[in-house]
Formats: sequence, structure tokens, C-alpha cells
Amino acid sequence: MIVSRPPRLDAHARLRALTSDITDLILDRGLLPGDAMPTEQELMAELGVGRNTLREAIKVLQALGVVEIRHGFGMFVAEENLVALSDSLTFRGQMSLRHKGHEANELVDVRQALEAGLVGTAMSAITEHHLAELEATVVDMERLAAEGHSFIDADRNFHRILFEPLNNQLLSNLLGVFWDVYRTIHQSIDAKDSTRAHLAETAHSHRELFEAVKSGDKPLASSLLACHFDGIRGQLADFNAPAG
Amino acid sequence: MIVSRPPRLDAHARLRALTSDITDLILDRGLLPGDAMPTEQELMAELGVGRNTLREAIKVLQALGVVEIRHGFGMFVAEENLVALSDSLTFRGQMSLRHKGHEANELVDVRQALEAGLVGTAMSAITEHHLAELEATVVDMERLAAEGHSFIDADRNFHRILFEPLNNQLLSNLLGVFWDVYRTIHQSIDAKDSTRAHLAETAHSHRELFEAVKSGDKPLASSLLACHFDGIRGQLADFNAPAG
DNA sequence: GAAAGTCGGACGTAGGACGTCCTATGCTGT
DNA sequence: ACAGCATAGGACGTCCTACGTCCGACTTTC
Repeated sequence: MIVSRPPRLDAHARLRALTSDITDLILDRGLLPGDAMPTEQELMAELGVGRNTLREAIKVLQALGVVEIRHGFGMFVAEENLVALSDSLTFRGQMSLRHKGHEANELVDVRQALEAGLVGTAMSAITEHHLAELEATVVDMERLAAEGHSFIDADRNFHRILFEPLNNQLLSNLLGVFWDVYRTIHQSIDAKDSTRAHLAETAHSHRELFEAVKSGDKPLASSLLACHFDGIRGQLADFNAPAG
Repeated sequence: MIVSRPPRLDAHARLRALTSDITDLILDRGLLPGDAMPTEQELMAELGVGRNTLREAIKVLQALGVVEIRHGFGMFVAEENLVALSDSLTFRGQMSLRHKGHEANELVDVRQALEAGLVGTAMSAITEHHLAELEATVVDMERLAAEGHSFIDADRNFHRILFEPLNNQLLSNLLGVFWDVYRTIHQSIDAKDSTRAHLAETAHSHRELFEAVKSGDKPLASSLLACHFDGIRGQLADFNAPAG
């Protein structure tokens, strides 16, 4: 099936049409994540383009998380991921930090809306197993805080486990991306929050939140989460206006 | 500034390092959206890679919405956009529709959490101007519904205007992306909701929501939004199990 | 039968050549 | 002097060839 594209398109539209042809090919053939894709040679013949053009399109799809390339072996349909969003947001966040930094605040606002808005639903579906895992991360935090160590991973795990009961891959991925982007942005400003007092405070706020979740107090959990993010916003404000 | 990369990296990591070098170059030079980037030749020399490799990296950045390429003129830092997320999610959505379609439900869940969770804050910042625009879109819907026409654009505008007062670019972009992806997915299933009765019902629910927003009743607005999305979920369920 | 070596296929990188497109410059005509 | 057009140059777009690198599978060997 040689497709013939009208040559009267600007380059951007042509590349987009090519990537679209490839994704259509995946969909039409019913390929599932993990399945092998045609080789470069086959795609060149089917799509009627040169190797460079084809490779540029494929690299785009790789960046978008659509295909996975294994050097020396072949190309495959990728598992679901939000690599594209993460890379894009990370760049935008870093860029805005060098100028104003309001985009970091936007990120926190969206996280707050998602987490505070969904924690109630998540609590309705939470299991004893999740609660045990949550408490384990809290204990980790408290121990690390007492030793004066930061606990990035434990913090992330806490929020990940909290929303796992919803069984919503998109939401989990989104929150994970936001977390990573926020951490990247945060790391590039300063680690001034690594004081032992601040660590203890953060650990304690997570302990409070855990207790609220355990007791099933949805409004309290939601408001505690909101406070948590208000605190994060405060740190950002300190960075943007350290003199004031 | 010739960077020397250790050759002991797999191809994927190498491409990633290259795109990272380019974004770092943008950040280090303080380039702003709209600013011109170095030419391919200059980047080849600075980064020490061949033209093909460089172009593949740049195409990735173009797909990620980092750079904008103007054929025959040059490359520029792109304005903020979430093209990457939109393309990625659209593909995933289409793919899941051909098999189970649960990802469309996840999309609706996230939209519901964001919109229902943030409508209260948005109402606190809403202005008379926004209210007038909102009512205009509602009137549009009612007119189009009476004529038996669908009103995709009016529907989208309503939700866009509703959250404009928050002045959160990331949120607006996310909601816009979700809307586009949902519309794409929805179009590929059927247009069975274009009956005049269903159109009138949709228009009416937007009218109710508008009245709640106008009167400042935040809990009512939030619950109306939640109901709105429950209805959408119902349509998806009908598609996935039309026999039951 | 298992381990090592070999082979072929597939992706990765480089460079050149030519086409296409856009901008800017300078010319022309009024 | 200004408007419009024609041209030249630069920059990206596409294709081709060649070679490097990596991986899996097959063959050989013990």
C-alpha cells in the first residue's frame, strides 16, 4: 500500500502527516504495546519516503512515547507513558524559573486541585494494604528526618500510594510527571529546605494526613493536602522574592 | 563550546543527552520564546554531531513544543504549548478505544477532578466580563440546539471561559488538551448524541451551571459539573457495552 | 547438551548533493 | 521618493550512500 501524499504541503504538515500515517498503521493493524513494528526498510517502502525523513518521524514518535526503539533489534509499540509531557513541562518550568517562575506556581495549583479534589474518592477505595504501605512511608520520613536526611523518594511514594486505589493510570502518570517536574525545578533553585526542622515539619504533616486518611475523615484529608501545597507555594514565593 | 560526550551510552541515552544539550543551550543563553536559535551548521559544530543526528534531536524538540522551525528561514524558541501531550494522549486514546476504552474513562475522571475541584476558586475570581461571555456561549448552545445543530465549539468555549479567571496557563492548556483528545475519541465512536433531545439537554445543563456560577453558589456549581461528567461517562459506557 | 563463536539483520551516525522555501536586497518603473 | 518586482543568498527538507554499532539467532565445537 504505497500512499501518495500531495507534495503541496509545508514541511511541518508533511512531517505531521507522516507520523500520523505511522500511528494509523499501528492502529489499523491492531498492534498492541510490545508488538514489533515494520522495519525502517519496510516503512520506507510503504510510506514512500526516504530513510532520513522516516527516521525523523519515528524519533518524534519515540519522544511522544508511541514507539520504543531497540538498537540492533527493531522497533516496537511502546507501553503507555507520559514521557512527552514530562520532558515538555520540565523544559518550560526550567525556562520560566530563569525569568519569573510563575509557571511553577501553576504547576502547584494543578497538583493541589487534583490531589485535594480526588483524595476523597481515593479514600473510598483504599484498602488495608494501601494503608500499611502509606504508614511505612511515613515512618521512613520520620526516621530520615530525625537523621537529618531528605526523603524525596518517600515523599513521592506517599503521594503515589495515596492515589493508587483509584486505579487511574492517566492520573497516576500525571501526578508522577508533576512531581518529577516540580522536583527538577525545585532542585535547580536551592536545597534550603533541608534543615532538620523543616524536614521534621514535612514528615509531621504527612503523619497528620495519614491519620486523617486512616480515620476516613475526607474533609480533613482534603484540607490538610491543601495546606501542604500552600506550604510549597510559600517556598516558591521565598525563592522568587528572597529579599521580601 | 564543544561538548564531548562519552561514547559509552546506548543510542536512546545519547539522543536524550543531545536534546538536553540543546535545551541547556537555550536556557544558558537566556533565549526567550520567539528568539532565533543557532543554525543547523552552528549547532553541528557546537555539539559535535552530524547533521542527521542533530536534525533528529531537533525534530524531537519540535514535537515537544520546545522549538519552532520555519522552513527556509531558521529555528526559533517556541511559545508555550502542550502539543506533545495532546499528540501523545490522542494516540493512546485512539489505541485504547480499539480494545477496551477504559482510558477514555480515566480522561473524564481527571477532567472531572480538575473542573469540579477548581470551579469554586475560579468563581472567586470571575468578573462581569467573563459572566457575559459565558452567557453568550449558553445562548449560542440553546439556539444551535433548537436548530438541531451540534455545538462543539460553544461547549469548549464555555469550559475555557469558566476557568480563564484563574489565569493559569498550564491548567487552561491541560483542559484544552483533554477536551481535544476527548473530542477526537468521541468522534471516532459515533455521533449518536446529536439527537435534538440530547442537544437540548446538554444546553440546559450548561444553562443551569451558568446560573449557579452567576449566583455564586460554589457547591451547586461543583456538583452540577460532576453530574455533567457523569453523563459523559454514561455515553462512553453505552459505547463500550451497547448490548447491555 | 551446553557454551562459545559467528553471521546476518536492524538501527545509529556521518557526509554530500540537491530541492524548496523564505527573507532581504537591489532594481525598475511610476 | 515610493511601491512593486526580480534576484541572490541563506536555511531548512529530502534523499542517497557508506560505514559503525548492537542484538538475536544460528552454527560450531567440545
